[in-house]
Amino acid sequence: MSLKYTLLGFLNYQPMTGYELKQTMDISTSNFWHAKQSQIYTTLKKMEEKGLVMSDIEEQNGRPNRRVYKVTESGRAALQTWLKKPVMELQAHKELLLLKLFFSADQDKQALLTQLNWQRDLHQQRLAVYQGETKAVIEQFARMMPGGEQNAVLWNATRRFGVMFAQMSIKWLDETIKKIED
Amino acid sequence: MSLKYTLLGFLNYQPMTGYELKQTMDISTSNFWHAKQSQIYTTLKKMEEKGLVMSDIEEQNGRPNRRVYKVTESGRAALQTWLKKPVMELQAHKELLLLKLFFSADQDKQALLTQLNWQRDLHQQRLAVYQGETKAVIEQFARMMPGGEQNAVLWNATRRFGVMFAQMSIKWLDETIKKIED
DNA sequence: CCTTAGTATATAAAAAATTATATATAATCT
DNA sequence: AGATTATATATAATTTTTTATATACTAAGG
Repeated sequence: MSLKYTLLGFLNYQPMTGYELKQTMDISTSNFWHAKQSQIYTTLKKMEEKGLVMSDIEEQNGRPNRRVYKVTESGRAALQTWLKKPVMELQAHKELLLLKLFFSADQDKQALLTQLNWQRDLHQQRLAVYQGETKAVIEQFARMMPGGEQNAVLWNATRRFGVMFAQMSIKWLDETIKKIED
Repeated sequence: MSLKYTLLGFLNYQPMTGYELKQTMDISTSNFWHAKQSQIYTTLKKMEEKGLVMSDIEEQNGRPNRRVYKVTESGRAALQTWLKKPVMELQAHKELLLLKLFFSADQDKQALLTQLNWQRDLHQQRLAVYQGETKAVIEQFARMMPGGEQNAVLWNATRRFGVMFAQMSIKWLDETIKKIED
């Protein structure tokens, strides 16, 4: 259950609403940790019950009120404990494309190739997004979540992983397309 | 919900028990699709209710009886429909290591490096497994799930993805370790 | 001016996945 | 000889995640 800690991690920088947490995840961790709006809301509620976070309601005119969450001392401690616990196993992954491929021996070759080319485009687009982001979004995010040099190194590393994964995927798709074509 | 189709895919080759399906997944799709024993059993049960599979009980002496599942015509049709539906989006991933790294600005540098090196070893070990497998396990699996040349190309592609992912991860870890060391 | 997208909130229901158990024999290790 | 691991089954409880809704204002586009 890592979403809990993700939320604690962000709230440790500054108090936020569920909505803001969703936006923040979408522009930062979504490549390696994502969640739906609804999951964030229900998780925050459970976290408040357990005393990891506290919320204050900010009255709004016209809009539904904002429920702003902040981390408690207990939450901060839980976050530290989690951060200190090393990851000792490889992460398991799910790759729908590979799963289908695995069972596609009798399928139409051309349909398969179209699909693989489509996936290649998607990875290419993602690469372009990484490049486009480099200035505007990153600096905006850095202002929202300050942390100095230390953070820059780690954040860049997670972005770099995204870039390398996309590049690797494109290379694999090119190889695979060629092999299927023969 | 792809586990359903994974099980149909395997049962399309030959009837099997939940236990055998788990073993088969572990030596074939586990790098891109995995499931726990319990999930396989409960999914099979639901699939039988929906008429996608049927089961016969084989009496055992001493052991609990074997419930052998086979795919029905309806199940075969569902599998084909699923296989024909192309994957149009990129797969979302979860990477616990990256998530922790992202929030680890204030953490002990040395502990972080130890963890990254540990992960490097795990990927290296997985690479070795891929190499070690090349003869014995693969041929055994090919006998269990026959399918000729067509299958060889696609199965090798999924294995190749595993190899390339491990290599990429090692490269990324080496880079990241170096950057953190400075 | 009307429609669509965006902001800002959520809740309910269903499905998927994990963790914890349970039983009982056979085989292997110490 | 005793303990552990593997084989061969599962079920129950819990947690996590997704899908489907719902409300209501604001801003922008056609």
